[in-house]
Amino acid sequence: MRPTTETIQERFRRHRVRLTPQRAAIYGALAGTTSHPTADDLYRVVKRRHPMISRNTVYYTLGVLRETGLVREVNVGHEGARFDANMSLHHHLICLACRQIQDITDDALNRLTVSQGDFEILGHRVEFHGYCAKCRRLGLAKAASI
Amino acid sequence: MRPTTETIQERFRRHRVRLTPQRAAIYGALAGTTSHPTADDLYRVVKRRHPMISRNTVYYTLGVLRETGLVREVNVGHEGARFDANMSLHHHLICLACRQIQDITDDALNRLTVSQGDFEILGHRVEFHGYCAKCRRLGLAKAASI
DNA sequence: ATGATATCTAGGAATCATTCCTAGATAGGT
DNA sequence: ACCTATCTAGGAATGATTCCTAGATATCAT
Repeated sequence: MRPTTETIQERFRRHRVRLTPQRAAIYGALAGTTSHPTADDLYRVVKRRHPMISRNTVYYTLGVLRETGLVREVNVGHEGARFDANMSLHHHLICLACRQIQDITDDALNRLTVSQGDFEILGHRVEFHGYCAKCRRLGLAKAASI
Repeated sequence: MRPTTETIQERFRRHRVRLTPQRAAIYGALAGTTSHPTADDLYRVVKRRHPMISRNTVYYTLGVLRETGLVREVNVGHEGARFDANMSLHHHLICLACRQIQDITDDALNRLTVSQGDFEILGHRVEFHGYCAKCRRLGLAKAASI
């Protein structure tokens, strides 16, 4: 088992991704939240410590991290891409009102399959949608769909 | 059971959507394919019989049809929206190489649930990804992810 | 440590899908 | 046939993302 104390340095080296202060900040910000931020959310967070960073660097870095398997993208309809540094197999629960995304860990969902002849299936995603507790309390349970 | 011979006129009337020649053409083109076209795909098809139609009309119409439950959007990553006039409960199989989307009808998938405390779940979507027979034959099974 | 170089960063311009705005046209109820 | 709310076409605007480029820098070989 991999030690849970793996540093960002070690993780980047393992994935053969060049480490820069900007990249550490971007990845660190993403890995430190479960809120599935957009590229622009991350840009605004990282900008606090790296005032000169450009959006381009954030987009480029997220692209590199995605290609090397350090992060993945999550969709909410066709809204801007949202990112997730949690690479373990899991699924999502999306609030139709506030667009919050919650993680779902559920073995039954992870094991889903279908038989589809000559289509080679490599993976799947399940997303549930509805209204979170907060939005229900606030009476927002009537907004758009996905 | 609803007769299978329902006309576009009847269907639009039932959903209280004003029927115009452009709308009939857009909806007809979408209902007549299982290829999950983009708005621009539909624009190009409809333009053959309605040379003056604007993209705006296609986008606006698809928005109206979506809001009234006559069509729905399907996502492939964050690529442009794709549309589906098949409103029956079903899921999708997406080719990572050619981006083809196949429908899956499977009761077990339709019945999926998770218990998530105070989140009110209203629906879910399952998408499988992999490589279709054609792309496997062509050796394209190595392209991007979703 | 040093240097070489492939890769990264910042910034601005460009792109692309989609939405906004508006004036003239039209579907559908009366 | 008429009225009017709604639709259409076209062009401008937007917003997320990508492209381009010159200067900076991480990493590797020495």
